[in-house]
Amino acid sequence: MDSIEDAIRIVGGRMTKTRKAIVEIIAGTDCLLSRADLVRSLSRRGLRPNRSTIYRELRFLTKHRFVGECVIDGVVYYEVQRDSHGHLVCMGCRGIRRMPAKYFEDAKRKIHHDEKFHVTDRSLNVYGYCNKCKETECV
Amino acid sequence: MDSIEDAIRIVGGRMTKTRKAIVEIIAGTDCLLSRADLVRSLSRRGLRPNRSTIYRELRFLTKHRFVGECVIDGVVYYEVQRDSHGHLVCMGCRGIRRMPAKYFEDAKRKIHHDEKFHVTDRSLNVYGYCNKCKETECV
DNA sequence: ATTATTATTGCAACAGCATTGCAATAAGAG
DNA sequence: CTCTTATTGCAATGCTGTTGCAATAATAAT
Repeated sequence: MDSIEDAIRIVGGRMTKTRKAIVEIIAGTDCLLSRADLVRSLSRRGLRPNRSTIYRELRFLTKHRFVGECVIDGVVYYEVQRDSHGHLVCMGCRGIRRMPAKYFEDAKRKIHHDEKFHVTDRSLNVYGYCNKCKETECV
Repeated sequence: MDSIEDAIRIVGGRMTKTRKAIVEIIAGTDCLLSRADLVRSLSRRGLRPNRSTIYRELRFLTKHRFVGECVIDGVVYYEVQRDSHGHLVCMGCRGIRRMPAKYFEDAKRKIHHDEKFHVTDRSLNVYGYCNKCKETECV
């Protein structure tokens, strides 16, 4: 977390209260955060920055690759890029889990061979039902 | 195509000139069609319906599952659901190809086993570079 | 510590896209 | 041909994200 602050200063950014809080919030969770989630978290800390500030801030952080963004069902989520991973999106409870990219290695190889297409790990999101929802939903 | 018209009548829909054309256009191509693509095609046929008509029409067709929709990079595309398939999205030329779902059978099985998550074929879109773009882009 | 520089903020205005209510129109049943 | 109502166009509205500008605040320079 400290290194992120250093990195931000290196690119000429200043550590404002809002930015510090946003970085802490995003880096401090394993979940994906939507803009709404973030605003809620900030609010809980007593911070209620202007809408444009939020947008500008998130653009700043993604532009410099301090956080990654990921669009699922039209909603933009933010997270720190730790490793190469995708997401499991449950169509029942709408929950989102991280998923190691390893599951797709074979598929990537086959697609590369058969389709002459080189798959990257970008937006590796798959939909389905988690164990809990599988019982209730008619799959 | 005739069966779609029948099916539309069964749910109480009427075959207007615009609806007929939209169904023909979407069913008559193998490509994914964005709303803009559709409007262009309609225009070429001399049809220039109001914006709200387009939106209502596409909502009608998707609601009744006559066409499927698929969001890629924020753009909504429409297509007839023929078989279970995903899409290969080239980050170089932005081209989109259909891809059989079979490539993911093993991954789905493994995820089901390891993560207790039942993956469906919904939005099975993967990003990468097609053969042509792989040469020019630095992957 | 004080001052100077400039990144950041809030505000208000704006733009683009999608939706809605309503009256007019037209498809299809009888 | 008439009647019912699905569909349409229009104008107004809402929602989301962006931009210009003056005020503010973080940091560097003194």
